[in-house]
Amino acid sequence: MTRHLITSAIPYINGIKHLGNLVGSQLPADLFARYQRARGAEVLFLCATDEHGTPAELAAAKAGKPVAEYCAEMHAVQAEIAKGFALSFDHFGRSSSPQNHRLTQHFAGRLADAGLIREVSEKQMYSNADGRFLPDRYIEGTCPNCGYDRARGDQCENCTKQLDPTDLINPRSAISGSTDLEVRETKHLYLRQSALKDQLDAWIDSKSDWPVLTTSIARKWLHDGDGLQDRGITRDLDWGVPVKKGDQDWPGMEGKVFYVWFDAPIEYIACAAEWTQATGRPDAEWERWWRTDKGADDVRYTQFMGKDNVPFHTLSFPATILGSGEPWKLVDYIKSFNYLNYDGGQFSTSQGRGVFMDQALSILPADYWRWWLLSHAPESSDSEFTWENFQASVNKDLADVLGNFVSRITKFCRSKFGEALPEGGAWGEAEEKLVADLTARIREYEGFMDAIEVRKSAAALRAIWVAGNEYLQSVAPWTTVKTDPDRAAMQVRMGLNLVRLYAVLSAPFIPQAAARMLGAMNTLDTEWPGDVAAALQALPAGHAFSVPEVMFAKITDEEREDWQTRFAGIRT
RNA sequence: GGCGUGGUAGCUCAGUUGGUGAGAGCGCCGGAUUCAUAACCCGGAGGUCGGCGGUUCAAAUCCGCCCCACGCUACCA
Repeated sequence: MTRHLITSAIPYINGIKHLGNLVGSQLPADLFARYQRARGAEVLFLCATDEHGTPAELAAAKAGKPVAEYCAEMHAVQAEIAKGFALSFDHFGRSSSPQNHRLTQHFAGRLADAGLIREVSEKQMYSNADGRFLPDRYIEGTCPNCGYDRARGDQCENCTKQLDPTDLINPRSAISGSTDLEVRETKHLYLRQSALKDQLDAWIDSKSDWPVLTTSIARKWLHDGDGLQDRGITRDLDWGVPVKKGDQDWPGMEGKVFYVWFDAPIEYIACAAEWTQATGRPDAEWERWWRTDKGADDVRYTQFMGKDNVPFHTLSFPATILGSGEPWKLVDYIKSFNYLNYDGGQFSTSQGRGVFMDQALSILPADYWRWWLLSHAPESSDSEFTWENFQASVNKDLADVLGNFVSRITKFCRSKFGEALPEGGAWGEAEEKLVADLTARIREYEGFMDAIEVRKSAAALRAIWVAGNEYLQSVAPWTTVKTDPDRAAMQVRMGLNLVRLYAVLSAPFIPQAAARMLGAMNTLDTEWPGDVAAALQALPAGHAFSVPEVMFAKITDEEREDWQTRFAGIRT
């Protein structure tokens, strides 16, 4: 049996994520995880919150809370929202977990032993008023190039010139506004990625089946300019994993923590350890997913992320793994996504622009969002969310094509035969043709799902729904019933079995609706249709069912206009 | 500036290594139907495949140049 390790890029802790974040990582990862489980594979699907770094500290300060407390609360909030979207994580961990502390320190120790860490002494801006070092972007001042007075220390947003914080005229802290800044000398650890460049390059070259978006970004970083650069993996912060060499102190690194991008991917591993602890399993259970010397050899590991995360997953994290010299599982496939835009602009967490996950759930069931987002996933290029498109797609696909199919067949059966599958009749040409047609379409759907072609999978699934409507239309049981009730009974049985089949096939996309369909069909049989003819006879004559409430209420023009207005501005 | 990704019907997008008259869904128009959430089903109109030039018997598909959009450019994550 295939074993699938699946991770979604871990969302940052400082607030609720928007739909663009969701569609780029957690949602497609969930689609794949649910599909693989449905196919009978053993799946471990992990996600977590990414909790370290300056933005978390600042968000906590703004909320007037200790950072640990803030993160714990936000983790609970994000976990609840994930549940609302029916994201089926086996564990939703935290990068601040003790497991991640230990593993991060362990990896750093191994890398140091391998000679892949070097110490660099550098100058950084220190704010006396804030009592902290400031990352470049948290220093503001006047651009020496264009005179823009809110240029950031890394780049001027007005003229796009790249800057060094010391270039700024009248620099000030973006946090407090204080101008009491000074340049201080500080020591940091750098991961010698450059030493692993050839190894990484060859590894990327071997991944000819990866999305171009993934490999092109990786190659750019490998080959651009002077090639892959070493990367600082420590920071002068309080909140994070204390710098240690394994369980030993690291002289000269007192009071420093690892850089969030060093410890965040390691959380993928630590999260598995959190999972075993949380579920009372022995350590060997997570090691058989992550250690190739302990059973992970036959694991297929797939990562999901937005394109901004690709460099860290294709280069930095693999450098950590390879550099450790230990038999950790490397990723087998990286599925990356472009951005989802919102009504002509970008979704923006910092600017509060767009629809956020909690807001989305407050106006419509998760399945509406899941279906639209997945069927419009930004795979080949950035895509755009508009309320008109959302309304039209959801109404047509979910309400008209799928929901109405369930409605018409269940109601017709109830009115002519009662609430149980009617007896009589035998399959004829139309049914054989339907089976052949569906078999081809289901095999196509499986192919797309296996390849993680999200939009194509959605289109294939939709075509399967349409086939049911075509069948009903062509055999017309409402006509047959007048002259040949046995034949009509057989046609209705077919229609009701289609409802169960659709529930099974659609569950990865719309799990809540699928559960309702199975409930209405009064069955727990979710077996994947290897043999379509058999699957369409799973519910026998005499099997009781019920007519479900409207599966998908349509989005009205009034609602759409209301939401359009309500979400046009900036979230406060 | 450099790099990357896109620019195919009104909209959202498919189009492996160049090869039968350029496709799908939505929208629109028409027809059929009445079981159903004014739903479903059938048919139709609609495109000089961003522009120019080149290679070729043959290019949306390869090459060059240009235009446009978006992204990245390495200590925000």
